[in-house]
Amino acid sequence: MTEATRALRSDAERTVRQILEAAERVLSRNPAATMEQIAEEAGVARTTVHRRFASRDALVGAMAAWATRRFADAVEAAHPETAPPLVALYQVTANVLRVKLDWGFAMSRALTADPEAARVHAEVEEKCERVFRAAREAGLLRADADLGWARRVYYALIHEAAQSGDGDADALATRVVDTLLRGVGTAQGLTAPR
Amino acid sequence: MTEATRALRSDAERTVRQILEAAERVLSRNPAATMEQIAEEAGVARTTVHRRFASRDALVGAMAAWATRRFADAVEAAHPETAPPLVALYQVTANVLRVKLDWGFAMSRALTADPEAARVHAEVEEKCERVFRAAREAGLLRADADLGWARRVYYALIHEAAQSGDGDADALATRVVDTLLRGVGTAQGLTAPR
DNA sequence: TGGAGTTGCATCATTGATGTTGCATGTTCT
DNA sequence: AGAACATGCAACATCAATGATGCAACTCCA
Repeated sequence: MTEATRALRSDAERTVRQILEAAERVLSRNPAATMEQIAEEAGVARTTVHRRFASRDALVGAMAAWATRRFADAVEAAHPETAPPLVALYQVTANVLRVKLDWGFAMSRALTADPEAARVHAEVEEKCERVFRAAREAGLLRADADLGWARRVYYALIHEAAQSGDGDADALATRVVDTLLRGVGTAQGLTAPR
Repeated sequence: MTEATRALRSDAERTVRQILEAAERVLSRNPAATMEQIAEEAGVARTTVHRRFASRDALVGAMAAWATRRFADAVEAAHPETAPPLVALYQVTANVLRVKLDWGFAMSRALTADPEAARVHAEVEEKCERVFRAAREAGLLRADADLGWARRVYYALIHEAAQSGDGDADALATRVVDTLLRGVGTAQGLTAPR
């Protein structure tokens, strides 16, 4: 590769990045936004977007792939396999929130029919599953907890925290984990544990 | 009104109902579904849908209006103003779930720029707010609970329960309220209450 | 300076969804 | 049977988004 092509490719990649980020901003507000609006937000012509991404699907696919990679990295950086369950839970939450705050739309579309993305997601899901199992065995979750439901609730709480958007990732993670484990009640006046 | 027109109007309303229900089924699976697909599901021609609803927006608006009415009725039937907070919470949850299981898409679109729907929703939101305040004063929620966050979590749990779809509305409501108040953890190994 | 590569702009073709209309065919009640 | 209305069908018009292309202008580096 010549110096020239390297520099040019760098320019091109910068443009691609700008488009991806613009698309995230626009589509997170309006998932049905047009290519024109995305191009405008990115500060480029619509034709440029089409030169970089063969189709709308290709663009969304690239966004999903990018977000999936950052997502997987965020989970891995928390060392969910080796850290104690509570620590892992907190760190994963904070790291994932950091990604989700910036790539919410892309992550919501990351479950499309892309083989690689599906593989990565399955892998992460597996890790999440293990953390929850470990948490239950460590007595962090109730012994009779439905892990499927717990995971759904966990995802939903992360989603809500990312939407509310007030506070940094660490504060939000604290709130998410606290709510997940303790709820918002005092546990008075309730039926005895099942 | 003549007998004839009454009978005909009854037929027409039956068709309208079929279209609304078909639209809910189709759009809940694919929000971008075409009028053609909706008509097919309803067992009518596409032109018939257009005769009944001037535009796609009008159709979605009618779905939202219908769901909003059922939603408001469901909340009211739980007597949230007079029942004890925990009872109110449970009854409202179960009743709303019953509606949401059938009209999930329509309810998700019920916050559009329709003046009447907006008014009804604001009213319900107000009631929800009051129930949560009463719950906190009754010691059901923690004294330092963030009511805004609690309400978001509550909505999210209802949504998840409706999506998971296993079990009847009562079982799901039990799960939702239990999770909302106690979370899924044992409260061991956590930091002391703030 | 010259070449390689990229972008913006204008333009066009295609496509799929939406919405409309006329007409023949039922259906229901009187 | 006849009136009133609804429906299916076919055809049409419209429209917006998508995607493609040719060309001039620009940037960057050798």
